[in-house]
Amino acid sequence: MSILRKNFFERSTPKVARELLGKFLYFKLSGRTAKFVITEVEAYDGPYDKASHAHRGKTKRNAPMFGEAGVWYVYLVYGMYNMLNIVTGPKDYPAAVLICGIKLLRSPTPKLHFGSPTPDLNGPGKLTKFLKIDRKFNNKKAIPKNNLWIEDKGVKIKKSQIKTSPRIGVDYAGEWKEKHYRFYL
DNA sequence: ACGATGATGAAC
DNA sequence: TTCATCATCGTA
Repeated sequence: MSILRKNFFERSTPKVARELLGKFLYFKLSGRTAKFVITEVEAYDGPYDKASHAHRGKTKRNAPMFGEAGVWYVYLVYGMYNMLNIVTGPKDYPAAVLICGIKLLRSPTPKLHFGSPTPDLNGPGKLTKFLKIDRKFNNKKAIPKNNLWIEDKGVKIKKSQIKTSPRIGVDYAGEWKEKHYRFYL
């Protein structure tokens, strides 16, 4: 058993983000389970990160970021895209990792038509639209019971496979926009 | 380069 | 109660 739990997520956010690459996202739909590999993530780390929702303090929306690690934080941007994040760091330290890219490895049902056999879902808005992940998952633990969780299958990712860059769409974040908090394979 | 589309948070 | 803004994406 290799389900990633609180102890994995309750650490330095950039470290967790980097280590999430090559881990597996599972999504259960009507009894069947789809498996994806995580290919792109972004770290949003702490109260001083100007790109983070937590920068202006705790609000109703960002409250999950201040809670226990290993819990989903899902919110709507631009009126149409749900963003899927996993909460990181200690309780009361607001941080999360945005899941930006995944690749489908196994389809949940033959019936459920995913278009391409192994679609590359590159973009945080695309993957949630594809999976129909919305705020029903907000503030829910990442465990099988909730139909959305992450596993470590022991696949080793070499450092040379990991690229970094500034985060996307946060040009307003001053000096924080330069930080290499985006990690991708 | 821009519009779609609606929740959010700050100001009034 | 109003208003600008927004961790995006598809079309042009």
